[in-house]
Amino acid sequence: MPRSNRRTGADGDDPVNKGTREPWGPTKRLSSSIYEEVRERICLMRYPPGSVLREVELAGEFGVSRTPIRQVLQKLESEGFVEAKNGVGTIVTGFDFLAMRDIYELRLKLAELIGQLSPNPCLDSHCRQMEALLERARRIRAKQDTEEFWRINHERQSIIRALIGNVALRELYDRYYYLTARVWFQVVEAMWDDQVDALCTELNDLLRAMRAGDTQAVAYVERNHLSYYMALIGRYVSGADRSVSAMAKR
Amino acid sequence: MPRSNRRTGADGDDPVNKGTREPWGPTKRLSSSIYEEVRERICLMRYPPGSVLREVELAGEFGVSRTPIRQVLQKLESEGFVEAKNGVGTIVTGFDFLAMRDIYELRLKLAELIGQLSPNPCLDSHCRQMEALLERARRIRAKQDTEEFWRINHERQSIIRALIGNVALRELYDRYYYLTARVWFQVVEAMWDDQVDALCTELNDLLRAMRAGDTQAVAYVERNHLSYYMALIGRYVSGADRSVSAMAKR
DNA sequence: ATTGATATTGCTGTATGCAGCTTACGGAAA
DNA sequence: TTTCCGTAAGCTGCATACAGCAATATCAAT
Repeated sequence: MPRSNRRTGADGDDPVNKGTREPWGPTKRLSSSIYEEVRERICLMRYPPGSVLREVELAGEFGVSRTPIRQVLQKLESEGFVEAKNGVGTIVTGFDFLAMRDIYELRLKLAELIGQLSPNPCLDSHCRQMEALLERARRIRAKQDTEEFWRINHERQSIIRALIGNVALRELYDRYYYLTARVWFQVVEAMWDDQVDALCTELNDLLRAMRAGDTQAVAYVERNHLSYYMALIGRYVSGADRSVSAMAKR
Repeated sequence: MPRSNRRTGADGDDPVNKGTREPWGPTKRLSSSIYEEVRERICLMRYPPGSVLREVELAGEFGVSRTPIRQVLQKLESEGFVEAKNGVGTIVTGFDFLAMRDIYELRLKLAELIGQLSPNPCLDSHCRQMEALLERARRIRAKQDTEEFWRINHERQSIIRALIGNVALRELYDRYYYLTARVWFQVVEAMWDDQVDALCTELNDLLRAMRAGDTQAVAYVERNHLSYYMALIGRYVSGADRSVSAMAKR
């Protein structure tokens, strides 16, 4: 009975392979896909801060045992997304506002460094991608498609990442992007129109800088928009509680 | 028989609790101590690049099962110290010189940020610690006590860490310290006297800056010495192979 | 003697059982 | 009605058994 244990769970609605259906190679590290999926759920606030992630539950959903799930959760814990408590569960961290400000301040400086530490040149392909992105961004103003907003931002981040020559800096920039995504995401839902405008402006500025082939300019555009978001979040949060930790739903 | 399984292995020479013997609280996350121990062994080149870390071996040595060991190794892998290959083993990464240069360049910039992102004030206690450190550093010139050198540097790093107000920056600064420690450590063994002199100079400069209560000055001292080390490593490595990956022992 | 396929060994990746910890619920006493 | 305590349930942390993969050794064929 316990043989052929590979994916004995719910195969039909496996959320990892929905749509893409990658070949996965041989056994391409089972947990990495699950990791990205769970991280995205946290960033998109489908798992709001304070909610409990149960290992058996996730294991059943993804059709694997607890072991790869634990791997995922431990990685998420080391990156600061969740916190595992013995006997209780693995709890999605609520973002402390002060910690977020620290991260944003650091991100500002890191953004400046993009143009300083061996930046990669802006290629035409990048420009074309950015153009397509801008087009898509202009189209979502009417209908509040938060998922599409998220995807566009993902790709923007992906393009920027390609311009970062310093490997360490690239990794950092990505990591903090995901770490702060939640806070910013919450703001987006609160003020949709403004955020779409801001996104279009950002993409437009980026496009201009990239067409000029000036990676340093790209870096400063990023810096300035991060600064804008930081101020926005500061104003947004100061009205409500400083900490959104209590936003659990259980 | 399998009951009372808590630490049934080699209790006598448990390398984690040698010396310190912390109370450990209730069951304070078994793997964290093992993590630090293994990381230190990698940094001190007791596990040279290319050497294979076997899970059962480590499990036996620390008196636990493979599960916590795997936890440790996965964390080390995510930080770039090792690389797990299915069917082969977990291999200590050899430091790619280019990657190291990227990290050092980034560290230079991060060091500057120490003084800019809400630095903590230099307290008298810090100065006194630093004085003691300088005293110890002056005493090791005669006998080549590499371990003591390492401990002194650890504590220097610990003091600097306390001056970093930005939580995210503090974490980063620590992480990259350990990540680059190996390269630098190798240089130390090659040119002992010079390195002791450099360390004394660094501690002295730090002490002066701290006595002045100027955290920004501390930051710049750190930056400059990192720059010095970077140039040194560049010169040292350029003579030999650019990559020390092949330095395995199997 | 050399080369090719094959068996064997040892490792990591995964699944699962057990123990301890935490919390919640329910009943008894004040 | 309220408070307190004991018990039960559920979760994570750890141990262990199993399956798959990679490398090496072995043996046969040329």
